Formats: sequence, C-alpha cells, structure tokens
Amino acid sequence: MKTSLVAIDFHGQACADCAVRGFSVCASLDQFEMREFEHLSRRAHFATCETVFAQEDTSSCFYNLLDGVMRLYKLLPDGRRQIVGFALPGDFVGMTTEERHGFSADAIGPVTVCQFAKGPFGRFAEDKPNLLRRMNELAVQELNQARDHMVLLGRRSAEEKVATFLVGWRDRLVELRGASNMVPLPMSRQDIADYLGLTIETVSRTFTKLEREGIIAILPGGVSLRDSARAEAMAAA
Amino acid sequence: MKTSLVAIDFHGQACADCAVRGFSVCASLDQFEMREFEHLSRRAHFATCETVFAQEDTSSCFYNLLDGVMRLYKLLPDGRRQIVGFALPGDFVGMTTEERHGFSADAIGPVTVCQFAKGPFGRFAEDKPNLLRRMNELAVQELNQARDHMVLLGRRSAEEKVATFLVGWRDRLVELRGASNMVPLPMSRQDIADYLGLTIETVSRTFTKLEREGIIAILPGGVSLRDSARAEAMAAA
DNA sequence: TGGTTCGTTTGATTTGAATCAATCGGAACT
DNA sequence: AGTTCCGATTGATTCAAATCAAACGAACCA
Repeated sequence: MKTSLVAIDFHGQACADCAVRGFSVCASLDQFEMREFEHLSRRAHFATCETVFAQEDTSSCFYNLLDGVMRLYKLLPDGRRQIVGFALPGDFVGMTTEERHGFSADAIGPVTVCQFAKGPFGRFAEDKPNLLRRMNELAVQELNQARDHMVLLGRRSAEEKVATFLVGWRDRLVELRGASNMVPLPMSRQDIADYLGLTIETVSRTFTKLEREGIIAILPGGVSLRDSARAEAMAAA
Repeated sequence: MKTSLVAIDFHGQACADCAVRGFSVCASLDQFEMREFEHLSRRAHFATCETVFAQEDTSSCFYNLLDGVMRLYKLLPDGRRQIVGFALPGDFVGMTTEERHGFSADAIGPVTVCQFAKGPFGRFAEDKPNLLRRMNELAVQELNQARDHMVLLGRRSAEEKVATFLVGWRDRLVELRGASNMVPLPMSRQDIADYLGLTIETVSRTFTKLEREGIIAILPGGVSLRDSARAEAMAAA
C-alpha cells in the first residue's frame, strides 16, 4: 500500500473521502472515472486574503472549493469593486473557455481547493457526457443566481438588499450545514457593500436598523435571524 | 422530392439554410446529427410585444432565436422590472434544468424562433459531447456577460451605464451585421431604463446630455455614435 | 497599562437619480 | 386639418444613499 499512499500524498487527495464528493461536479463521475480524475487534481491551500486567481490571469486552472469561503469580484480601472459572488464548499469556480478569467477570486479566511489544469481537465471531460451535463447544470444554476442578483442590484432598496443577502446566505449555509438561524458572516462589511452595490456606511446603518426593528441581532462574526419571516418578506417583496 | 418538401414544410424549417446555423448551438452538429435535430424543432413566430414564455411557466421548451429581438426580464411581485438581457439572432434562450423558466421573454418587434421540446432535446443532447460542450460554452459566455452587467448595475453612474449599453449593443450588432456606428434601438426607453437599473427620465436626460456633448446623435429608431472613442472611454472607465 | 490599528458604527451634509408634473411631437385616426 | 394617443423629453422638487467626518471598540503589541 505504500505506493498508493505516496501517490495520494503527492496529489494531496483522496476523492472517495472528499467532503464535496457527493454534490460537486465530481458527483457525476463513476468510481472508475473518479480514479482517473484523481490524478488530474491537486489540492492547494490559501491563507486569509490570499488571491487564488486574478481577473487578468490566463485561465489555466479550474478550482473546486473544498473548504472555506472565497469572494469573486471584478474591479473597474479606477478601483471600484463589484463582488459577483461568494463561493462555498462544492462550488466549481473559474470554469471558462475564455483566455482570461475575467474576475478575481480570493480567500476569505483559510481555503482549501481542488485544482485542475484546464488542458488535461478539458481532455478528460471532452467525451464524458455525464460530466458535461453536470457542468451545464452548474453553469445554468449560476446563471440563474446571477440574474437574481441583477434584479437585486438594479431594482431593490438598501434594506431589501441587505435582507435578501442575509436570507440567501443563510439558505446556502443551511443547505451545507443544516438548519440554523445563526448566520456567520466571514466576509467584511466592505465585502457585503461591494456585493450589494452599496457603501459600507449604508450596510452598517441598515444592519443597525434591522436590529432596532427586532429582525436580526448583530453578533461578533455574524448575525442571528430573530424574525426570519419578516426578513424573508423583505427579500421577496 | 415531394415527401421531403412536405416534411420540411411541416416542421417549418431547413437547418441547412438557417440564418444562425453557423454560430448558434447547432454549429456543433454534423450533417447527420442535424438531420435528426431538424425533426425535433419547430419554427414559431411571435408578433410585437407577444410573450414567448413567462417567468412562472413550466420550462417545456428551449428557443433558438432566428430573427428579431427579445427582451428577457424578471418581475418583482410589486411590478418592478429588471431586464436581464436582450436576445439577438443566434442566442439560445430558456435553457434550464429548473422546473420553471425564472424569467420572462417577449418579442420586441416580430420574432422568429426555432423551438425545441425540453424532453426530446434532452434525450438528443444526452450523449452528444460536441453539443454539450457547445451548450457549456454558450452558458459560460452568458455568465460572463451577466457578471459584467452586475458591475454596471452595482457600481456605475447613469452616464456610464448608458454609454456602456450603447457601445455594447453596437458591438453585438457589428458582430451580427457588420461594422457601423448607426445603432438601431428597437427597444423603448423604458426597456433601456429597466435594463440599466434607471428610470425612463434619467435615460432620456442622459441621452440628451450625450448628444449635447457631441458623443451621439439621437435619430428616430436609434442613435448614431458620433464619437465612439469617447463613448468607449466612458464604458471602460 | 496605555497606545496603535483597523474594522465598524454613528452623525452631518451633499448629491445623483427618483419622483412628480407638464409639455412635446410624431403616428394613426377620423 | 384637427384630434387623440403614447412614447419621449424637459423642468421642479424630493429623497435615498453617498460622501465627508468623527468616534467607537476589540485585538494586538510594546
């Protein structure tokens, strides 16, 4: 078993034990395909605030987030920033046919990813309809999220934006870790502002307002959704 | 040849002659696959302002736009509208794995589409890596556009929004019909406003301002980009 | 213990775009 | 030619969020 262990160590992984195996792209692979797939991937770690890839980088790799949270964002030449999404474990990030990524990704807190070189991954996926269909499904899901976010950015008030964000973020965490109205917020107020198309001051004021109204309680490192029905109503309306 | 002609008439199409054959999803199909594909599709026509599908409709069909322009939009319960995109010939619209479309599409002016029932299309595509890869490519492209639009909605001023829209729309038309600084705008001011996250008044004022500054000339049914360099600078900055 | 830092909150003021309110102007009718 | 529409434009005013400006408070360190 020594060789096998060495191989596993070298690639730094064992798909069978992987935390996201059941619901990420790789869920579409059978055990034989997965064997081959294992050899294409490499685990990598990133420290808090480290950049995984930048907007202008040649897109040489895809990333499957295994642990931690990433912010995905675009910068305008003058420094204005729009966060286009937060990635959570299981999210497949950086999939593109373009030459360059077009957006940057960095770690919010320590992050573990499963990394694939674009070329070998492409060749592997080429003739695997299962995998291609799964990738499609994920792309379409992201596209739907993106469209929802456009509505938020273009047509909602600050209060609605913040409520929608909190409810949506909670729902994603619930899916991942099980039901709870405790909502950890690993990202900064500035991140939230840049995600919602607001300023940090407006986000802060809106948090305070929601707390005064008894909808949330602001806690160190997050919030608690005290009246999730009211928050959900704000998010829907 | 009579039978063949009848078949073609019944399905209302002949892929080989299709205007979008070269660059739409179907570009990935060889001539044999295309034969089979032909039998899955039906042409359909929609009059000005007719709805092709609505947000809450069960997504039973995909649509390949052959001619005309469509607006794709989401409505909030209170009637606020966000246009998430305009579709032009060659665009593949309504692709989703979800039960419902999630957005509405209607015709701006007369529209011709090539329509596929979800089930048969899915079965056809299932084991066709070429087609699946092409669908992926298109989904990823749309996702990139969606992210760009998020930046616009979240972080740009009214003037930048309008300039970006005009330059982007011109570029899409150039790709389709060849270079020209005449920019036909088949959509209403309200449509443009709902696309850019503005009001109709702000769009109108911004058009007037850009005209005063000599960047555009407002013409019936569109604008002319008089100083496209300056417009592009506004769009980039 | 006191000082520095940095993210966050709070307060005062400004402002860009929204809202409210006419008016304009071309197309389609009598 | 006159009337009705309806989308687009223009003007006056308001307002939500941005900007400018402190102050707070927890973490870290000297």
